[in-house]
Amino acid sequence: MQLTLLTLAEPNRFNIVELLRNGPKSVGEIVQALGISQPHVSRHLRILSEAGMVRSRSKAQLRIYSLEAGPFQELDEWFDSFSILWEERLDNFEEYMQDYKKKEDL
Amino acid sequence: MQLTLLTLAEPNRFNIVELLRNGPKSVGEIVQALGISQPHVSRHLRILSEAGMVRSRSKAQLRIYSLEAGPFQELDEWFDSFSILWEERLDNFEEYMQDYKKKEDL
DNA sequence: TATGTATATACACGTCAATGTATATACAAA
DNA sequence: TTTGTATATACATTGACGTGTATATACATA
Repeated sequence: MQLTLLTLAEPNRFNIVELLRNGPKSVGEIVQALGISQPHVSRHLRILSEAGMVRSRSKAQLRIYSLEAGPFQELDEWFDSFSILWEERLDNFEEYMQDYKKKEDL
Repeated sequence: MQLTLLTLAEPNRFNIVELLRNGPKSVGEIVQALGISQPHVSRHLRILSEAGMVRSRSKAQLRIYSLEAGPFQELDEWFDSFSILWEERLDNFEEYMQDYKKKEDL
């Protein structure tokens, strides 16, 4: 989870992920879409791959990259666990203050 | 979104966020829970605050920090948009290859 | 086999951000 | 008003990471 966040925090990798959400792409297509150098795209793809977020398949000289579900699903569930924040507009501040006063009374 | 990811990618801040999910905490309580120095906790809290992920309220010398929903909701929705990956176990590789062949035929 | 195309790796460099440490501020209580 | 407690800020240092660039590898085709 930590690794997924770290990997996504880099803007170019974030853009690659958003691009691949629309379907698989070859390295060359990604280079064109992002406008950064091919070696950098390959390097970012390697990092994404090591984080388990993409996989690649070979077709002749082409490498077709696509997203892997696991890390995305994991983070989706993690963020779901915060949904109480907006569903109940709750931060428990009042509750905290009451606990605090109780401790003071002891 | 970019900023939220960058902010969460730092392990100590990630831990602070997980801690605050259980409810508001004072700086001192966070220091105790994480076992890192107080200046560092304050600095990480400042970064979280500038990212709009936490707010603080004063009670005497205490600063009580709690989570803010916005950034979490935003990222939750972003990750939801990838749910097609695991709900359909789909990466569209076959589709890509067929498109590729069509282009070759031209 | 020679040439072109697609992709990956290696390496040196610069930058930014986390850390350690000292100190400042704010408030309370004696 | 002095002392203690809680928190914030300042600053120097170090290490990790993204970048630029050169080069290697893999494959196809002529």
